[in-house]
Amino acid sequence: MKRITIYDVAKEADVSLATVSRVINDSNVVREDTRNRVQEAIEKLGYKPNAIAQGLALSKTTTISIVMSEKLLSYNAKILNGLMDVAKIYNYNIMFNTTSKGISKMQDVIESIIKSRVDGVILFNDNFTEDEMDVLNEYQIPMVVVGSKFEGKRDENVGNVYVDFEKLVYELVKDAFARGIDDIALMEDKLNISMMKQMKNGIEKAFAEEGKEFKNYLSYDDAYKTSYGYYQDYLKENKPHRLNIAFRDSQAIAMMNAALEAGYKIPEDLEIVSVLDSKYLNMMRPRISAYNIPDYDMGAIAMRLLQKMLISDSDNKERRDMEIRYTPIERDTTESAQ
Amino acid sequence: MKRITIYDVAKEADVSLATVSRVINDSNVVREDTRNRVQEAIEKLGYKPNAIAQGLALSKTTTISIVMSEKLLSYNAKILNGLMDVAKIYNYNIMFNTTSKGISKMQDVIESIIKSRVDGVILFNDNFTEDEMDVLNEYQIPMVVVGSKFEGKRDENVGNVYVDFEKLVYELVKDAFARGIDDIALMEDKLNISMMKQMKNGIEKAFAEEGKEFKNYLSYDDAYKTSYGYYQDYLKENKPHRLNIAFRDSQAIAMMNAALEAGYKIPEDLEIVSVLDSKYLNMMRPRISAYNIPDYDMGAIAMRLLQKMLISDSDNKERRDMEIRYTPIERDTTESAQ
DNA sequence: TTGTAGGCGTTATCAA
DNA sequence: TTGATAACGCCTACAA
Repeated sequence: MKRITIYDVAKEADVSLATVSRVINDSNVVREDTRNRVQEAIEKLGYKPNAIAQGLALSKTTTISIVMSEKLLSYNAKILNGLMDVAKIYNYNIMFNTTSKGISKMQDVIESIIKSRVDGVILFNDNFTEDEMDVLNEYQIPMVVVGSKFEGKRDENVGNVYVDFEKLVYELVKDAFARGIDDIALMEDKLNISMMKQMKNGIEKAFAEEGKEFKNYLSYDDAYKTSYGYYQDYLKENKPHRLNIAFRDSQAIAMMNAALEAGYKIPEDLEIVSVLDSKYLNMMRPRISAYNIPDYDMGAIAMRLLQKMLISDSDNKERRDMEIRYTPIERDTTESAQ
Repeated sequence: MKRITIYDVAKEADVSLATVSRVINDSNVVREDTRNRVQEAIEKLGYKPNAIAQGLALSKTTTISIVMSEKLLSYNAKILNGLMDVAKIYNYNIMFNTTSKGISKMQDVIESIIKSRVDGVILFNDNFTEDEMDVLNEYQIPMVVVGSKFEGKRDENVGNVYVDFEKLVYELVKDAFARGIDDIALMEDKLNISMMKQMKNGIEKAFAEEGKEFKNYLSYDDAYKTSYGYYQDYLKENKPHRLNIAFRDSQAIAMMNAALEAGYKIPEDLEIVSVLDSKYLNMMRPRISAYNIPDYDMGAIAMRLLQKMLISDSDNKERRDMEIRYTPIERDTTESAQ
């Protein structure tokens, strides 16, 4: 089946290809009747412009690349939804690049991004090092980092849409202090390195302000296949801390199950809060407290920001950093207002 | 910053662009020393071939499109992982197209797929109608439908990698019969229409073989925002059925919570099984039985199949249908061997 | 309002 | 082994 081109349409409508191109691109210098004639030809032949050729001619692909870690896919589904919906509005195509330990390092992803000449990039945090960022920066390709605060160096063509996890945890801990609780633990999450670091900073800052030192970072090695197994063992040798902070739902659930099975009462003996919320936390019994973070919006905002960066001819440097607010969701595993 | 092209490299290395093209494409008719010279020039200038131009010249983009429903994103994460990993191996770029009710109907997605001239398509089932399939077929673009059995008409350039949900449920029900149980209910899932239909068929077939009729399809309207709310209300007027089948984890969990809270015992009063497994089912107490379905493999196999279809010059028609096996996972919500 | 022709960055076919 | 040169399909001055 021969792919039909702009030439075929031109011949069919008995005009030049320039005219066809004009009607495709809504140039309004085309006379009504010839426009109609061309439209008919297009319909009749079922012609669809070749985006590749357009891309070449315009040096502009109208596609943006989204890169994120494979492991985090299911957690970032809502952000992705926000990104995709807005991308749809602006008619962007989406190239999807995942990074995973063995198979595709960030290096390969960058290579592929450059080669495909995407117009912009959405980068999930926790996916790259500063070096890699530098490489991307060299190519002057607009990007926005989404998820958490990006703290590396950056020039003007990188934006950031983020939740301030440091502040979130800082406030949570301060609040606990106010309630007379300072036996606080933070469980490690190996999938979200930079978030983890920020949260740790938040706690440490809160502790430091009280002249105390934060020591209960629950870090475990890979011998433990699950945080459940780890925390089960942990409880054999230790009593649980009063307030336990986890980043993701499954870790919070793991802690809860282990503690419950070890005979502890929640929230009387220990409180648990997951930073990230998920519908499953609400399905647990007791229901696990968390934070409401508008994931979908975060994605939508990120894509919108990128779009602005793409159209603005790099003159007006508006806000390229947008903080997303969070709100506590009190459920059954915490005792009072967070 | 001027994008550097093959011309720049040619000038730098003092050869013609044809030669540069040859070393890029590993054509082995290039003399060793000129090859080196070109390589150096490439390194020095940081040249990266423009995939768009290549695509135009070759009428081949080396990119495949993955289309799936936004809502199902988090559920399909593992399949996606399988797809992406294998795509990485073959150096395919991935265009990601999501469908969602209001914003992007399948129609738009098809439009975009055609325009971007992708080499192939991976289609998640439950995303399209037969008509839409026809449109895609017209363009002769190789695709594989992944997830469940595709039952529409199809020509030779569409493959199918699937789980036979009809058989799965058929066997499950037969097994229940063998255990003397025939009070069986199936809960509707509005996100997975075609899967639902297949499962219903499976049950009905099993019932028919016993000369019975299946009546307990738990279908609820949109007035209920959650299946939990629905089942809570359901239990106010009805006793639970003996064996309850749900498709996804959250529905199974919802049933369990509602039943437990209504004072029923599991699995003594009612059994629950979720067809799709998830880590959360194992975190529930009691742990909910399900089926192990090798999602990652299914994705990997699908992408591999598509790759085969892409390289085979449509002469050797190997197997284009591959059934993925499932295995029951007995946990605490069912009483005996399924 | 329409058509002509050059250019976008590669690959591939011929010659040399 | 290398170099011209014509595609690939479209866009856009510039002319007509």
